[in-house]
Amino acid sequence: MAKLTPRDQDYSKWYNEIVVEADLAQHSDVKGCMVIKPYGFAIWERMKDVLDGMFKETGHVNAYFPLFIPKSYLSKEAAHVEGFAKECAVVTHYRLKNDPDGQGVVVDPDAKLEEELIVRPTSETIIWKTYKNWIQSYRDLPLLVNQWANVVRWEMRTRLFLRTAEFLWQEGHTAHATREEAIAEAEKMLHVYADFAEGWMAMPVVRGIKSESERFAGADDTFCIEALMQDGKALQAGTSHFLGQNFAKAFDVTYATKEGTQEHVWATSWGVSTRLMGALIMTHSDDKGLVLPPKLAPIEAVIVPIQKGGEANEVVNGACQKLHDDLKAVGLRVKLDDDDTKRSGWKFAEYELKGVPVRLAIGPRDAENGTVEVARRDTGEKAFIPADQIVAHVQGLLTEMQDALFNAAKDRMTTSTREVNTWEEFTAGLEEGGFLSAHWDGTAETEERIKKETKATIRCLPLDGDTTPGTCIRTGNPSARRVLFARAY
RNA sequence: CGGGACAUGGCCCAGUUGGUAAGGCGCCUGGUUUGGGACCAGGAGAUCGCAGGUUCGAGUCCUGCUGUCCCGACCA
Repeated sequence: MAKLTPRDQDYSKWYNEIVVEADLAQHSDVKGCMVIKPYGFAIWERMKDVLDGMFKETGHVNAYFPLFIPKSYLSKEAAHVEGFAKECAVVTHYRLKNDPDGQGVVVDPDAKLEEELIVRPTSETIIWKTYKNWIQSYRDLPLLVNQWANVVRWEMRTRLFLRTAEFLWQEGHTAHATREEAIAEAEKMLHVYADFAEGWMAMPVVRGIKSESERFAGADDTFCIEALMQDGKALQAGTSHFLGQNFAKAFDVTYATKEGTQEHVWATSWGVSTRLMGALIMTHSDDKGLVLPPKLAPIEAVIVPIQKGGEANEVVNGACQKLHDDLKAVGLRVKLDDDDTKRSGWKFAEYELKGVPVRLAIGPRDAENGTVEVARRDTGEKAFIPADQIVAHVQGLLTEMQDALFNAAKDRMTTSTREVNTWEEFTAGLEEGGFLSAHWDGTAETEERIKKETKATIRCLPLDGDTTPGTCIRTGNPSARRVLFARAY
């Protein structure tokens, strides 16, 4: 197993290598698409399970809508069309036939669809078309539905997890009687995402609102959580959209009020995707491999027996098995790796690469002394702990590591977030990376100009940001408040 | 979609003026080993990305295509 390229040498290369070497995912034979391998999928499943629970706690239910969307649906909402018309996979035929001139199959030209089907890039249109029939009365509201699905966006340049042509995500689609209620919903889900990112992924985020040009196509407002990766680049980790009445009007979804009038409903949609896997990797991992926050690690602790041959083997195996059973009994996700075809040194390196938070080793010496060697992944520290204290020790260690990872990432984000007041400070700050809090005159022209000149984009207008007026760093025009700039993934 | 590089067993890669593919990792068998990615011996595994062309002969030269990576454009 080759060593990973160090982060300070080539961060991008390090990322690509870690995804493959830690057995998270690989490129598939289909351009831009990935195979998520069992270990990577186990992490995604944990994220999914936790998020699904959070959605249900906030009153949402799951449903499933079709993969295919009739082409005409995508023409209904003007801004949505503009944003999504391109880069979609289109189904034009429904049958293959044997190639009359050779081997294999060809598309049967007689099987052309009357109306092409689009592989969903997002499901607003088909869901709102369906909601028209579900919503008649104020009694049907609010409608709080989520779906776990795959979507396809024909991206030109892809990277495993960060941007793939097909990806897994969840998309919540809600309908409300009032504007205020819909906005409250969009904000609520933003905070659910932020709580998940910080509490489970140990990844601090900035909560904010997108500028108009970065807004979702078809939304009146896009709320977002923005995270900062180790290389100083920002990553949009989740979005929650207030859709106004745009889709209700496009698909003619109205409800009867208590007073008997007909009103268009108000909408939100919100989503996070397998991109969170990329965020997780780039927030904590190091040159030895993945570092996982304990709460999301498929394996919280791994036990490695150290065999020296002879009769001691059985004693060691017995001690390891007991340790495994004790940890499992308190609900820990623990693995005993008693594969005797791999050496212990190989296993140590392997589990470090895979980011298992705690490694426990027992050899003949430990079996004799009644101790366990405990190594933590984040700091690499090792200690010998009496076997009768090990369960409590491991539980405490996992909690401590979860907090330590968050605090380290939080410190990094805090020190990498700086106020700049001049164009010189701004351009210099960009070279160092991180978030730059700066004044902007509020126009899309200036935003575009800054993006062209520096590749920096407005990540968001932070919800708790500085709202004292000032002057724009680029034009010197009046600015209502500071916004957060960064170069982003 | 533009500019560049690359494509050789599962993976990394050598291959000279064109002459029938070498090595490492991994895999299989046996043995010795085992407290930080073991060693020795033997073995299996390749229509050289695809399709044409030049040639007595193509991994090698030419054309087209496909894919991957890097730099742009794009990224809701």
